[in-house]
Amino acid sequence: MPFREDLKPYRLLALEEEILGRWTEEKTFEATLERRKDAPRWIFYEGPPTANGRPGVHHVLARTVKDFACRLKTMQGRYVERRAGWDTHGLPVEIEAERRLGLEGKQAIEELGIARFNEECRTSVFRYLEDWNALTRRMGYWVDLDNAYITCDRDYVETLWWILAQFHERGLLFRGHKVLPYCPRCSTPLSSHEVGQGFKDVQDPSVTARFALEDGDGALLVWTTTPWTLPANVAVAVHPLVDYVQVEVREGETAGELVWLAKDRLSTLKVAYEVKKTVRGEELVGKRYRRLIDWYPVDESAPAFTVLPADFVTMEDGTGFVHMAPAYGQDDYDLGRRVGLPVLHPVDGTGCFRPGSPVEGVFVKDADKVVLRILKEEGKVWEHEVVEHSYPHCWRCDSPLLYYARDSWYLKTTDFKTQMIAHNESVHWFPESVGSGRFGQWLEGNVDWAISRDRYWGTPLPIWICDDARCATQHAVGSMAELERRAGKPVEDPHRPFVDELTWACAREGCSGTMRRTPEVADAWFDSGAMPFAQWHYPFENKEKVESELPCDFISEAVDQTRGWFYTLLAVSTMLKGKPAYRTCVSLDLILDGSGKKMSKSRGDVIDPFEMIDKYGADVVRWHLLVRPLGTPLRYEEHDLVEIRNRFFGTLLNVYAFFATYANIDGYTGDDEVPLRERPVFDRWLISRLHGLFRDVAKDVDRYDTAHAGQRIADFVVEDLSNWYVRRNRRRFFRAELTQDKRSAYQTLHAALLSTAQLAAPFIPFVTDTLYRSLAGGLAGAEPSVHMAAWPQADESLIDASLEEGMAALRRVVSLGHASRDAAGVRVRQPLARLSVWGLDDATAAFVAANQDIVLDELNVKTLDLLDEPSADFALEAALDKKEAARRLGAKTPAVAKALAALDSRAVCEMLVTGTPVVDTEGGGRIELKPSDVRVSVSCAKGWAGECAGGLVVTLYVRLTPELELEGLAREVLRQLQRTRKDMDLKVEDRVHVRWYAEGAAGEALAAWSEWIAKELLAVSFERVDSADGLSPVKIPGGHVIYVEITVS
RNA sequence: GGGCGCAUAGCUCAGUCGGCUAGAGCGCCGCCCUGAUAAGGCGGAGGUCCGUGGUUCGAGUCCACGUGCGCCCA
Repeated sequence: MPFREDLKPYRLLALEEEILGRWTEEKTFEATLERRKDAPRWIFYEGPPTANGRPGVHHVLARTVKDFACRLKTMQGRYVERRAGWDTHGLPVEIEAERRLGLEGKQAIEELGIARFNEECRTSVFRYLEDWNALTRRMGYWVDLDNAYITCDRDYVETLWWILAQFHERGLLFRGHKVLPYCPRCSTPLSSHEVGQGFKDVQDPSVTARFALEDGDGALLVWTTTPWTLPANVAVAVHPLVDYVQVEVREGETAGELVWLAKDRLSTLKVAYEVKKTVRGEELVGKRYRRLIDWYPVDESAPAFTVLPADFVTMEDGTGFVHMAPAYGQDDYDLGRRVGLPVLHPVDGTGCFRPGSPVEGVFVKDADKVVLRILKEEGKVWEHEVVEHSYPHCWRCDSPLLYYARDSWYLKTTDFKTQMIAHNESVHWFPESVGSGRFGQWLEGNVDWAISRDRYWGTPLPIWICDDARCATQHAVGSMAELERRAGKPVEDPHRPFVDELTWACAREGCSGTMRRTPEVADAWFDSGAMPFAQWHYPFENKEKVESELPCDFISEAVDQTRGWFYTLLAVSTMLKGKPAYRTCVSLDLILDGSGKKMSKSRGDVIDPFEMIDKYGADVVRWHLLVRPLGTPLRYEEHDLVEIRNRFFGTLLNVYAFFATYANIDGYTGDDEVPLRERPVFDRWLISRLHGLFRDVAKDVDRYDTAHAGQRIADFVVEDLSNWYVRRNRRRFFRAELTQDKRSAYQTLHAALLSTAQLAAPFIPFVTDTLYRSLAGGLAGAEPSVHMAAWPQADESLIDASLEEGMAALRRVVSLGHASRDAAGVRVRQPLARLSVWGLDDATAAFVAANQDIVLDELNVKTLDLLDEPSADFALEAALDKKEAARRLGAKTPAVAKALAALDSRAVCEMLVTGTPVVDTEGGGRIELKPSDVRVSVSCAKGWAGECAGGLVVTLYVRLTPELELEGLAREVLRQLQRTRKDMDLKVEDRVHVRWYAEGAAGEALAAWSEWIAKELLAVSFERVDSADGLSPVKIPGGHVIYVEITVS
């Protein structure tokens, strides 16, 4: 079966479409699973995206990484079940539905009806499902889309209910308060995302009030920019570790008054004073003060109205005493919860004060003035001014937002903090810093998870509460069946408003209340965090499967999921099962635009992944995303894709095309077997490099270091395989007969291409499968697809370090030879007589000597001299290579460097020859160095050109003889004739007849080298004629012209 | 305001345990090679390694402070 000859770089896109068709037709994905069905499992969790927007490149990144890992593990012999998932609930979905329905705010939603609204959510959440599916398929992400889990499905919701009921039973799900930004006009809390859009600079009153201490020892000065919150004050906070002072006023109306403030804030006092006492903040803790404003009743027993310690107190502004109103600030609220402060909340849902006070019915922002006026009248204001600061406003209606404590359900995650931290330490994070840094630090500051949302489209909290306030019995429903039994009705839809209508009589003795559902829905992060369980309808089904598969082996998402999915997965599994949820987490950084900014629709710099894939192909896009540090942000530049395509994909396919062309001419099939030890050294070298590659890439991918792994593969293909092996061995393929040497070459190149395809298959599944199918197609034991094959494993016995060292030295010689030619200005086509090399150690010298043909041919020289002794044709200078030496030399380094630089050439050579360089330093005595400590540069005698590096000196004798000049001209002629052949579009194997005519040196060269030229041209006849009549002129560089006629044989 | 991270050539980035000739690829310029190549080879121009201070014989690297940027959170 001949090898395909249509795998060309410019056909990449067509080839991808073709192999996609094959995968569908042959059900290749299913086949790879089937092949591994009895293998040990490798568990992968898919983080569910929301399909209510078009997918972007960042989604391609996450999907590429997941696909890479799953394909790799499959090839490495594991069974990797891959179930897709869709996230369906949550505020973003609701906002999109509001927009589509033209609604503004919750009131409008409720007027329309929750049923209609949720119906819109349910349909619009899959609005772009087709795009997602198309992208997934086109980019080659193998995942089971047909059987995807969907977070709003009845079974999924049932598991969520079961989990919540478990938590409720264990006392881990409870009602509390949460301080939220709230728009009083729209009567709704805003998400942090919405708040972020509406910051404005505004002027607000700031007031410093006197809080008189009950013990009569002066007053605390307390500063606030929200005077309206003062009626809700229940405590004052100090920083326990900073100094506070009591000062006596020395001037003005209040002379003699005692006030307290932080020592660091003394500079803000505008009156003359005398410091009376200095104490640490902690010494003030517990002191009681008189209520500033007592308009609303509250439990006044301690710790209310006392001084409390708090770390969040700063010395940036204010007085160092912070007024605590737990209803209106998160810090205040959290502190209050810890120490048991009452929550005083005298404001109603429209932002107006409740009855029973001088500010009754007044909107809070307007109450600032009233509160100030009354405090002034009562002599409680120390100072009053206006400050400008940035304050959040509602993005819809521009009202200033208020921070309100609202009823909220919590999961008691703080009880599991230690356990979550321990679990986190068991996770392999890539990059490591995310786990120990961002995530670890954040877990340390864990607060209870506020899990409820006052919204509509979400998993309804399955908590029913007795509506008789005296009873208020709570009951959590753990299954659909239970709900149906209690309510006596079928559960048609586990969403609002249907479940809201299901009620039953309170079962408590003597209570005549009705059990009604609490109106909130769950945070959508809970939905996805519970996916290990809910995706399999645990525990109603798949009980053992779910338990045995937890924790999974691998997850990967963008780093913005740290506090999202990465956290909720961990929290749910820790609370429910006492286990972590994942063993490995690959956290991906963002994709930025070319100027390093986050892509934004408004700037119009959003990259469309479909466009990129249509233009460059999915493999190129995947390689670009994968072969770079995953944990750093990517600046997306299109020209990077061009480079990848040209350099890596172009080279790989062209090496293949070269192989296929000649293999097909020779009828080589790939099942030949020349034993490795009988193959030429070049072949053994390539095989050694190949296995070294397997070994190194395996180490990289174990750490999910796709950057280094991919770089190694590309370097192998471009440098070792193409630029060295194929370039230097081309002629072996050109020979007419199929000798053992030629068979070795085919076999070696075939093996390298085939296993490179296998190695790279998880990265670039399309082109590698195409290559594999062509290369392996005729072999016994071949798989139908590369993705069913095994991932290559290194055979250490085939790695020959000394052979690789020898070849590396040889390549250094060649490189220095090229540099020497360049320095002398002699083109490579001009043969030269001699190349001298000095400075190789015995082993590499022997290798180079044995393989001198490679050097001679590559550099087009006649003889190679490997010198034992330095020649008089070059001179050396020495310098210290500090990198190695300095660690041993320490402070002597500069003196040694100076001494070394002063050595003459003879001394340098001697030093290198003896192998133990010794220098006399000023003041430092004789110092012994290693050969590798010394760096040498070279200058050459006349007639020679040379370069040196790494202790190696290469010199080239550049004087020409007439014979050499004639040969150079002959090569020039051949080159032009080969070009003519190519211009005629002849096939490489076509035989030709040549008639030629030339005068002068060109004629001489042609005549002298005619046999060789004829052979190279595949000329079956090569006839000199007497005139140029009927022949075409061909220009030869150097001013010559020859005349030829080439005809196909 | 807090946490994490980043800052090196025109661009994208390496730079390990501290070692003054600071690298690679792309782009640019010159030369060379080419019957697999959308390639390749040799060289050149291009650097206040963000700033300041410190540790050290020696700092792109370690420490401190500052500046700018990104992300997350408040």
